[in-house]
Amino acid sequence: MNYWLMKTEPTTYGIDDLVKQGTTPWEGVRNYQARNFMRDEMKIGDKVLFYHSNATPPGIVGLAEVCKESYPDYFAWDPDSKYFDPKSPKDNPRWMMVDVKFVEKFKDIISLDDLRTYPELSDMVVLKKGSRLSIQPVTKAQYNFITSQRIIKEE
DNA sequence: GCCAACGTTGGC
DNA sequence: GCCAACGTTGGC
Repeated sequence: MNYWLMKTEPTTYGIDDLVKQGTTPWEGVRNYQARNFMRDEMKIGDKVLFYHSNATPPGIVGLAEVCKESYPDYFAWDPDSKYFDPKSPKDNPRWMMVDVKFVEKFKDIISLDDLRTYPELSDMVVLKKGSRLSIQPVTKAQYNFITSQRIIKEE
């Protein structure tokens, strides 16, 4: 079992979109390191911290889970998609993705500023300066600590 | 294979 | 909107 943090811009695809859809392909990752995590390491049932970047404030807004293991990012084949990439042809796909499913939405965001206040999280990749990786490994301890801090949304 | 130029990410 | 950090591209 592995633990991850996955970034998304809420104006593009936020936690509320995942609430509505239930599951989604994680398309559009165009970074080799992030792709390798999806292709080589993400397994069904892996736990995901759902992170809003370019948001006010940025932070972790909920939980998700890997529900389909890696397969070609077919958005790369669609000339009308903003993720179209002619260097990723069908017979030799360069980009892979997984599907994730909604698990829960926090009542309150755990903001980036909040995360910084916990010594338990000082080694988190997302807190490192200049950390742009959109899919990051998280330790079990970090994951457990964060989930112990959260308040689950009451509907 | 080096590295300058360029493009993107993402907090602020 | 700025800009630091970082990844990618392409000329050589």
